[in-house]
Amino acid sequence: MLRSRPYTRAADLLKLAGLRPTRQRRALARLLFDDENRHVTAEQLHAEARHDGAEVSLATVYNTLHQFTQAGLMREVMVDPGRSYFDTNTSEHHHFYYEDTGRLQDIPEESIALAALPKPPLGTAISRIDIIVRLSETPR
Amino acid sequence: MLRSRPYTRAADLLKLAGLRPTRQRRALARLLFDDENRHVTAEQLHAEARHDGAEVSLATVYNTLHQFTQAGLMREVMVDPGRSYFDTNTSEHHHFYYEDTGRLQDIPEESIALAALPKPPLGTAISRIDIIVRLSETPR
DNA sequence: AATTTAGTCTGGAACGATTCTAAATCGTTG
DNA sequence: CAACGATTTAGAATCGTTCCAGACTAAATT
Repeated sequence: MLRSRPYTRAADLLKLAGLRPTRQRRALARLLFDDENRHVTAEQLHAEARHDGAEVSLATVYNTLHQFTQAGLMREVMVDPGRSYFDTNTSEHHHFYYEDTGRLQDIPEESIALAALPKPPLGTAISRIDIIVRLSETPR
Repeated sequence: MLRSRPYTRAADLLKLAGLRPTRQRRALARLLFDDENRHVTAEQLHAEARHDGAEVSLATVYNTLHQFTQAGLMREVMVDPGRSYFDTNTSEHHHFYYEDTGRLQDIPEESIALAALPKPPLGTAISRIDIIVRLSETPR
C-alpha cells in the first residue's frame, strides 16, 4: 500500500503520444515525468531504471528517449560534445551548465532574456534558440 | 610566382602561441588564419589539408586544433552531439546553425543581445555564454 | 656540418557514446 | 486465444575522438 503515486501523468503521456504502453516505456516515463522536470543522459536514465529493478536495455532507453523527443514530450540539449542530454521541460527556457560536474539546470525564466532576436537569413526560419550559460566553480 | 600570400598571419600566430612552426602546423594555420574567420570540424580541415597536398594525419589535426584552442587562437562550439566545431573568431559573438547542412555562421554583433544576464548560482562564475540560433530551411 | 635532445607526428589500436540488426517477445485486435 | 505487427534485446557495428609507442624533425649544442 505504499504505491503513493499510482499511474499518473506517465501513462497519460504515453497514450497522448500514441506510443504503446509497454513495460519499459511505462517504467521510463514514470521516472521522467512523474515528478518535477529532469535533465538526463541515456546512461544515467538506464542506470536509474536498472537500479529500480526495471529491466530495460540501453538500446531501448535510447529508442525511448528519441521517441519521447519526437513526440514533443522532451527535448535534446547540446552542451557537451559526445554526450546528449534530454530535458523534460519543453517550454521555452535556457540552461546553466556546470562544467565540472556536467550538471544541467534550468535558468529561471525572468532572469534571462534576449534584447533582440536576429533576423534569420533568407530562406530560413528560426527553429529554436538555445542559450547555455557555462559555469565554473569559483575557487575560494 | 603565384604565391599571392606568403607567410603572413599564420606564422606569426604560431610564434605568438609558442608552438614550433612545423610543416603540419604551418599548413593548418595557413588554412585557418590566412583569410577570414572559419568554422571547421576536424574531419573537414583534414580533408581540406589533404586536398591541398599537405600530408597531415587526422590525429595531428585534432592535436593542433586543441593546441590552437588552448593557446586562445580558436574556440570550440558545441551545436551537434558527436561533432566538434572549431571557430577562429575568438571575440564575443554567437552563432546561426543551419540544421540541415550543419553549417555554422557568426551572428552579426548588433543583431543579438542579452537583456539581462542571469546571476550565477553561489560558488560559481560564468565562464562563457553561448547562444545558438538554430535554422531550418523554409519550404517554399 | 654532425650530434644531441626534446618536441612533434604518425598509424593503428582503443575508447565511449550511439545506432543498427535480426531474432525473440509482447500488446492489441479480432 | 490466435495472429499480426510493434517493440525489445544482445551483441555487433559505427562514429568521432583519444591514446600510444615508435619514427621523425626542428632547434640547440658541439
